[in-house]
Amino acid sequence: MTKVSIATWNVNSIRARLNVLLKWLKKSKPDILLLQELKAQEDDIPRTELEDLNYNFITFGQKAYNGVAILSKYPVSDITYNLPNFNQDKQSRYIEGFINIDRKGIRVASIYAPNGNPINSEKYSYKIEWLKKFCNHAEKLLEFEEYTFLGGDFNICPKSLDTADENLLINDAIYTTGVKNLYKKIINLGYYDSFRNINPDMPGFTYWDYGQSFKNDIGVRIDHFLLSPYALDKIDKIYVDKEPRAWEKPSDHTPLVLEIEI
DNA sequence: ATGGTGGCTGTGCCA
Repeated sequence: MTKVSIATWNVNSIRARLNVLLKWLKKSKPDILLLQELKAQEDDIPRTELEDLNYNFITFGQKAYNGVAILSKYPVSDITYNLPNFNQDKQSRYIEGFINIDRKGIRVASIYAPNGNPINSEKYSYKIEWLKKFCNHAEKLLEFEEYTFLGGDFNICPKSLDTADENLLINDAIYTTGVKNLYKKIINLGYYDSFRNINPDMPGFTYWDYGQSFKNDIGVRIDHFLLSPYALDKIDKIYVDKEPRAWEKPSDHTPLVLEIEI
């Protein structure tokens, strides 16, 4: 049996967050970290600083916006950039790889779903289209019967427990019926919302807007780890690490951390 | 709480 820690974190710019990211990595030492919102093209991504901590760093950058990556102490193979059924997507929002751990392995994906605001816009219809394609791909992945960890910023607040006040989310694209139904659809394929599965009553916020929101704990749970049934069986612990949200120059998101034994 | 913040960009867009 091998203990493995896997985290997901929307860093809101890998360059602006480099020091915070390095500090958290040195303290928490996750084996795998799924990153979102790099906000940098490939040439502008700081690599050596992270590789010097003995991580493999698989990146899918984009100028100014989006961008996702996988940091892994273990070798990564079978890497996919973009959803395979949406490989013409111009926005870098999905990267998937197989992490080789001893003679076993797990499949992970780092996901940055579109925000989709305002509703009744092209950005909202793109979000719906993107989530539908993600749903179709997630269904395909289940056929492999692997340990699958789909982690990232889904930009979906699934239920009222996942927000400080659902009235703040009226007309927000993270909380529309259509978006929440797509989340349910993914769950109904056979995935588990691992945080909610293990903590049925804890809000588990992962995002607080800049300003006074963190101080007042006006947050939302929009970063998730969706797990295949095999993967769910392997969980030791899952928790939100709120510490780096309180540091200087923080991201507006904070890491969601999984500890497994395979 | 539809911007009071923050990041990247290029004189605005996105979250």
